[in-house]
Amino acid sequence: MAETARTPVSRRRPQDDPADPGDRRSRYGNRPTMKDVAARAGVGLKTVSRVVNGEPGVTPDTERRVQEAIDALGFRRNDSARVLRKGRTASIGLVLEDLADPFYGPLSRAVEEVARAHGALLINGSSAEDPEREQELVLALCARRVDGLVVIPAGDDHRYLEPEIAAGVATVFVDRPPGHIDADVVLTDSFGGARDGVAHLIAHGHRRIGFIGDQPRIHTAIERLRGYRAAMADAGIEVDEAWVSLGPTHPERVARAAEAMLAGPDPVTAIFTGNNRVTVTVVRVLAGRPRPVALVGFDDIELADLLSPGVTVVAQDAAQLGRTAAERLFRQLDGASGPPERVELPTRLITRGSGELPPAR
Amino acid sequence: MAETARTPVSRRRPQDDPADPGDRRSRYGNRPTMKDVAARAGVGLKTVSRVVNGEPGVTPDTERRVQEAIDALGFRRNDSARVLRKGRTASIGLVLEDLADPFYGPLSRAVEEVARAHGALLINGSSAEDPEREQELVLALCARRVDGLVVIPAGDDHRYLEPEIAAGVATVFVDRPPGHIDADVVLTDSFGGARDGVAHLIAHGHRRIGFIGDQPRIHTAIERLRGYRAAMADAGIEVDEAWVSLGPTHPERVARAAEAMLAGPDPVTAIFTGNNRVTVTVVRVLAGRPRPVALVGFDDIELADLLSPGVTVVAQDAAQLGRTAAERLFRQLDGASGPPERVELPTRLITRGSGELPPAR
DNA sequence: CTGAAAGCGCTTACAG
DNA sequence: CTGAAAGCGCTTACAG
Repeated sequence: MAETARTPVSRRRPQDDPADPGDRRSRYGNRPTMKDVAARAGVGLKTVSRVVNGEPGVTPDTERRVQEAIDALGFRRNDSARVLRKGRTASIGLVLEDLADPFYGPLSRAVEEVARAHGALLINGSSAEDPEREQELVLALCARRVDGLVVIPAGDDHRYLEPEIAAGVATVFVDRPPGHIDADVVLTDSFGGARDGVAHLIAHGHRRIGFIGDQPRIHTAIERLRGYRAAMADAGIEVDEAWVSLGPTHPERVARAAEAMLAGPDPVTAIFTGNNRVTVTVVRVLAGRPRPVALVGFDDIELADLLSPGVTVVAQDAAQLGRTAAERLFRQLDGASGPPERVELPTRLITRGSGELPPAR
Repeated sequence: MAETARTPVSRRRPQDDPADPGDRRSRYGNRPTMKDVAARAGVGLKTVSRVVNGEPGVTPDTERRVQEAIDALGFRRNDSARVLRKGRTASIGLVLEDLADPFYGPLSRAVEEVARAHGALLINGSSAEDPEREQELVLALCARRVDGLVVIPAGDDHRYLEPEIAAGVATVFVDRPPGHIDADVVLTDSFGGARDGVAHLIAHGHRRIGFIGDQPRIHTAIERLRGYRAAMADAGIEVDEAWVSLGPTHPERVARAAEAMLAGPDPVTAIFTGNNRVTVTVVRVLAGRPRPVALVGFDDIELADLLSPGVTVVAQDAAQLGRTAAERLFRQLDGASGPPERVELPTRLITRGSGELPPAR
């Protein structure tokens, strides 16, 4: 990569070193190696290694000489080589759906903080909700020999991970369970959260309640729909299937679904939305309507309290989800044994007004 | 890491292979290597390498035998070893302020997409606005020998990067320029954006306009303040220093600053906020006040259009920022030469109501 | 306290 | 078309 050194910064490799063997042409833009440091300091390779890694058993004088050579050459240990010998890469992979989705920001950050506390770096990637891309990304991370994986699955068959897990790659799934394999998983109680949210609407007098959720192949979408149906059943309300809509969460589809439920002679008087993206779109749809429609959304959204009415939500703690998963991962790496566990985090109903609107007449 | 293989998944390494030399005890949970594949297929190491990498010059029959051995052993190439030999790691580092900040989500995703198009993985980390942590993270990435770095700097002195850049690590700074070194940088036109936003408030009759921004050691905070002063000067308005407040962007500090400007006999009639976090807090403060106060914020925020009034903003394109930076990075890696460049992306004023309020009497 | 040799799992450069 | 040898930059295991 020497050809990219387009800066005026001068090369650190001194030309005037008589100890310079002169036969090094590494690919790393001529970076000095431990061998170079050893030659310049007049010591063995292992002594340099000791100094670089702060191992004991080096006289202060020798250490000083080595340190001087390190500084003079601008040496920085190649962790990529170190990793090959040591076996652990001190890095973990995080595969999620979309780095740009605000739901995953706090989750990523939480995973990062735990990784940092364990001295590991985070390699991050988006599956874009594409099972093939998920697999491609996960296997690329395995090829890099990450110590562990935190995966928010897009696909529903993770048997491709079996050899990797057997080979020792610690793995924790988050937000959705893996398919066809047994592994640690950290979830939000989607069923319970949705049931509570819908029950809240029923308690405020609603009976014709719509549900708009994500695609049916996504676990959380199904679970939240189950929660919706359970709450309706508990109240003895028969669900008209015209009130239920699952599908992609892009604004056009969601807006169409909402409009459909609100049209006709017998429109819904309330809507339960299955995630943050759906909620945002439905809020927009409802803002353009004269008659108030009650709304409870799964996931909290920024500024929800400042809208009129404020948006009542079933909040999940994305950061806690990430933290819990990452901590389980490092517990696996620290040698914890036992069967895979399933952790379910509770949700929290936050009432702000939209969920407490009475049914329109 | 064999101790973490707690799943019922069976080991892929067959025990019945007579070609098995039996003396391999790798640290990678006994992962098969090319050597193992070669032994099983009865071919040389180089032939395995050819098949794995899709190189030409292998008879279909040999290829088939090798492929069978690969499948039987569950071999996956160790890219970590490959990297050591090849020189390029096909990974880039992205150091930003906070993965959880919604501003950085689209930026990260855009960098990731460009990296993906170039076959590279993304290693991601938050500096938490701490210069030491930024340096620690950047140098850890250099030790891993990432091919390049995209850095949103927290610190103001990046001379520590000189040896790395000289050694060939491609580097692009984003959102804020580096300190004391010359390198590619992609910025938003903070000065122009702020000037336009403040001029918009002046055009709507305001003269007593507050400015609440980030800490003064942050480049964008200073630039936006400069834009504010320029707009005021252009209109012949003398700035009362009580209208200006720079500091940390946590809600308490920002709310206090806003309250102070709005108190007293001669309060400001409009506020210009320096970034998304400041805007969110000021919207909250203003929502609790009887008299309308005009507001223009730097950075767009979700649902801004649904508040009453809608929040007028000076929007920057975070995704475009990330894309531009990553593309420059890969152009460097592809051997582009020339002096470092500074790219400045324009902002866009989006009027939604809050910025068009007249001064309160 | 110090260092030479072997090896991590690949690719490179070369010879058959 | 195929493969043995050397080497990437470190650490490990061992001997002085």
